Amino acid sequence: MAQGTPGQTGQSLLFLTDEQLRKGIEAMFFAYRGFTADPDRILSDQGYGRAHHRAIHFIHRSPGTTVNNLLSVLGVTKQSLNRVLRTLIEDGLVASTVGKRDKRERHLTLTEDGAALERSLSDAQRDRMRHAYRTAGPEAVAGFRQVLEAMMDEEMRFYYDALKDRIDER
Amino acid sequence: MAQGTPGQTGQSLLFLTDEQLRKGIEAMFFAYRGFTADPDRILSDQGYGRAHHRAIHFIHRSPGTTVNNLLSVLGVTKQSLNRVLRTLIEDGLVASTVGKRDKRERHLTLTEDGAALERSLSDAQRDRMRHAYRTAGPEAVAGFRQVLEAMMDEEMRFYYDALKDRIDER
DNA sequence: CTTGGAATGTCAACAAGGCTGACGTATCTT
DNA sequence: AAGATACGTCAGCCTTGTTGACATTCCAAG
Repeated sequence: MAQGTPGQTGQSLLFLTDEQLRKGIEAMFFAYRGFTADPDRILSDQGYGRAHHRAIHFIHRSPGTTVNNLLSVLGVTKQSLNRVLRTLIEDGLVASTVGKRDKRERHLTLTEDGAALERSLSDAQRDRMRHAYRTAGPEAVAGFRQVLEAMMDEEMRFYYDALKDRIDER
Repeated sequence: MAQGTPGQTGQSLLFLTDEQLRKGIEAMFFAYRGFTADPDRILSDQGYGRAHHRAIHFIHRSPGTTVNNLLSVLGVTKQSLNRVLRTLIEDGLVASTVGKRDKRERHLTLTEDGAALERSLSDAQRDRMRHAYRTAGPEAVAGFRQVLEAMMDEEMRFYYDALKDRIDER
């Protein structure tokens, strides 16, 4: 496994075999499946899907966010998002309020019920993440985050870094 | 960042805040998007989708695998897989040969053309993975893999560990 | 003030790719 | 001969992505 010129310390593993890379690729594939499995199960019981989960997650993260903001973060078309949003609003999980400053905008927040669903979803997902973190150990966690961050598109790292895009003056 | 009772070395970071976990969750979300972006682009030009990519990947990994094997690895129904497989066979990217020992089975392999497409897809994906690995460094890579492996379902780790399920006696 | 363009959000229709259910056929296995 | 297994296919449904068309609102130039 250890090979290549032993000179450069940090560089010695720049020798990445296709096999190592393939293993990383498959790790992503299988892990992502596990990652989404629990929320998927919870949601399918209620007639929702992964798209609803994503919307709920990011509305929870940034209460009062606008549809356009959400669009950028999720990377889908507004029509696609709208369908999901409409059912969430109809079902009373999300509240949409017309912007005070700019009446074209809609500000999105979770209702009580929406927050409750969000909690059950993120509890499940956090449990799995916590389990993985504890199994792998703290140093592994740091590496995990570093690699994932390096794997994102630049554009997405922007949203990833921006913890909140809350808008306080409606 | 360093906190908790300093006694237990490996245990000191068992204190995982919801914020840390949420950050990990979003890292998975955004990174997976980047991870699939390049192949998606290549494929959409040719009228294929992510489902085709997955089939091609695992046929390449395990040449001669059977339909049933593929079904288990991919975790979809045979009707769903069949739709994808049919177009790949019609387009001459995948070859399906009747099993020698068991004539009910079909053994799947990539044709020349299929292998060429596979190469262009995995080149793109490996480039991104390589970039992430190099940016993050060798220690981060080990951690990355450890966390992902701990995040999989048991059942999936079985397929992940099984490098090949090649069947040599057709 | 008005008017035209830009931003925002909604409605309609279509496609990909999941799913279930039902069946047919060939081929083991007992 | 009978039942189980592997594979393919038809039909129909759902979620979630897409494009196109359109209504509303805002803002800035005339």
